Amino acid sequence: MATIADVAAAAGVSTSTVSYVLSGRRPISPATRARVEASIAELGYRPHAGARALAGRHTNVLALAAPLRSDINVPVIMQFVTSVVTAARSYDHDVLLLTNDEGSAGLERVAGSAMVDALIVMDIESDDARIPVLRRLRQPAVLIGLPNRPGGISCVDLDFAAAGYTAVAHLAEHGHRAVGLIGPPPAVYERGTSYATRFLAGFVDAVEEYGLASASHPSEPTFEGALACLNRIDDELPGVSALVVHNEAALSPLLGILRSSGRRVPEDVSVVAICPEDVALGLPIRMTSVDIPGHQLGALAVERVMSLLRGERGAETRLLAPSLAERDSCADAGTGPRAG
Amino acid sequence: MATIADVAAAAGVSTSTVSYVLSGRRPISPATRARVEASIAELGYRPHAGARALAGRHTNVLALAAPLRSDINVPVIMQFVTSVVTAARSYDHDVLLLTNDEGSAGLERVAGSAMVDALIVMDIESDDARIPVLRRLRQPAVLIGLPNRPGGISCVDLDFAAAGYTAVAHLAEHGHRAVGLIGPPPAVYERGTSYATRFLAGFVDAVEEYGLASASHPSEPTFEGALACLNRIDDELPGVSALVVHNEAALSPLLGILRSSGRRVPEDVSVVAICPEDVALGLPIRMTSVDIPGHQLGALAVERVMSLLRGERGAETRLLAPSLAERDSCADAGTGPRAG
DNA sequence: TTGAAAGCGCTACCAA
DNA sequence: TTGGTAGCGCTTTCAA
Repeated sequence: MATIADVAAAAGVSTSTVSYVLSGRRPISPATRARVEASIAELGYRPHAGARALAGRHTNVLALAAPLRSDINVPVIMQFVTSVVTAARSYDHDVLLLTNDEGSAGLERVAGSAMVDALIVMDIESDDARIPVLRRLRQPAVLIGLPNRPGGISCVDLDFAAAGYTAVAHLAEHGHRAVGLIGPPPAVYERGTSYATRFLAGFVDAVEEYGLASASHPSEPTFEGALACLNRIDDELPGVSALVVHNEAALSPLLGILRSSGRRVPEDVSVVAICPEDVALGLPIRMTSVDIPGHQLGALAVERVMSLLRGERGAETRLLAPSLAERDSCADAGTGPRAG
Repeated sequence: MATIADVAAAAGVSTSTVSYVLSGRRPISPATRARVEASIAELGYRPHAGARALAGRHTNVLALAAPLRSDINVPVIMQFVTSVVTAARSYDHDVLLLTNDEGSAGLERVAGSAMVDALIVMDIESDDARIPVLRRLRQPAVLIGLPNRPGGISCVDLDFAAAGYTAVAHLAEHGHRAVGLIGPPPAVYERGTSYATRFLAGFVDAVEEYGLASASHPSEPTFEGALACLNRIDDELPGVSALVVHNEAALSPLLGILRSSGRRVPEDVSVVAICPEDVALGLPIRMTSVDIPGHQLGALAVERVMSLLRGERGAETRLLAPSLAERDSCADAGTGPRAG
């Protein structure tokens, strides 16, 4: 492999000149620049990343800690990962992928060994054990999620409380008085995953504010899980006319269950989904939904990281307002036969 | 951050001794080792990755080029990514995630700048443009997939041709004489994605060998796509009694469509799915399926990489034999009413 | 069994 | 506008 010295020799300049044409950190005469660039191209020179990291004290690599359980929320996670990688590339950075299974150890490892310049951490729990370790690191971190006590670490997320509220409000304004929530899997709640609790809180707020009846249960991300969850809601809330589904994987099963039990959507049951837009559009019914803007959030997290890397401070946490798209899965209460 | 010199000083030894206790590349007396390890722990020392890469000529990082389109095959891709990261960690390696959108450029970049020791590339096309560039790299590469001409590069994949054959054979042996194939999205075929073509080839082989009638069409990964695809198959193949579905995202919609049009599975239509096991088990019907062993393939790819890194050569391509799990979505032809 | 020291390929400071 | 060069923190010879 060609080194900077080779390039310098070929161009008849010093290595520092080559370094400066590459970094643009000092003015270079057009003539010199041209010769250097020609040599670079000719030799197919690429700076050695390790040498750069050693001398320059940064790697142009970001760590992304993602929940790589293949069972849960797969499309949303994929969106985050995709958008983080894409956004990072647009800032000339690469992404080192960590699984959350490694927990704090992984973060400490890649930060401590200077493999990365900054970290983005997903799937934040309300009282996440990684936050204290993140604060101790030399590198800045951004959370996709919102813990109870961010402790000065930047957060980026959908405002899930507002999302829960919005979904219920929409239903209430359509005359529904009894609303069921099909939530994320039990494991998500048990881990204390922040978005689940926040969504539920917003849901409950709105239910109280509008004086509705409600029932909510977690659901395993399977057909049987969705069925069990729906049954429990039906038991507890006999007149239920609307469902909020905060569980992508339960969506398709749920629609199947409703149809085969003869409950039409939206005539007999209105359904609001909380999911990425493409999921909402890929179902048998175009779902009225509150979008989980995975792409936007990933990009936002990267932007925040970049500004921290530039040494800028600024608003610590940014919660995106939810937006509800009205489509075909909601109708006014009393539209169906059961309305009498 | 503590450096190796700090550790050496604290332990009263030379830096080379510290380096050797870390690498285990030469014998160290128990006493010295103990002192060094104590200093390491005390100082919280972590070797600087860049310095290591520069001096040691390897990074302990693998590149993984994955198709990060969020629209397609999401669960399988997730399985690959998850298992590659997990397996890599078990060999003390990290994973740098590349999107296939960057194409050859991304591979050349991370390899050329010595960011990675080896590359794993997914979503291989039959005549993949990245193969020639991979061959030129200093670092070894492993493909998850099978191009027409691997050119000496190691490949690891499910034997999709055998999978197609197996699915049809199973159906034929249950007496079905007219079999439809719901394939991957058109874009997958258009890109010349190798697994789609290979699967189709195996499907066709078996159809011919068993003297069956067949129809096959790609399907968009949506409800409407599945519906359109099924309609075309019904048109072309009026007596169709069995379906092979090589499209995860079409699976759930398809079952809904069949049910709501009054065709029972498996009594009226048998269905064989090609998908990961958890997908097959999360549907309303426990699907008879040919497993796509994403976890196994990812782990296998990493193992192959590691053996290449050790300088071993060996079998270049490894195709896993498909295994069909009989569950509840297939029955003998002539079971249903239409058998008359 | 251990130490000394020469690089590895850059960046950025100090000079010119 | 450019060059010289001292590190950056490690690994690995070469010696002892």
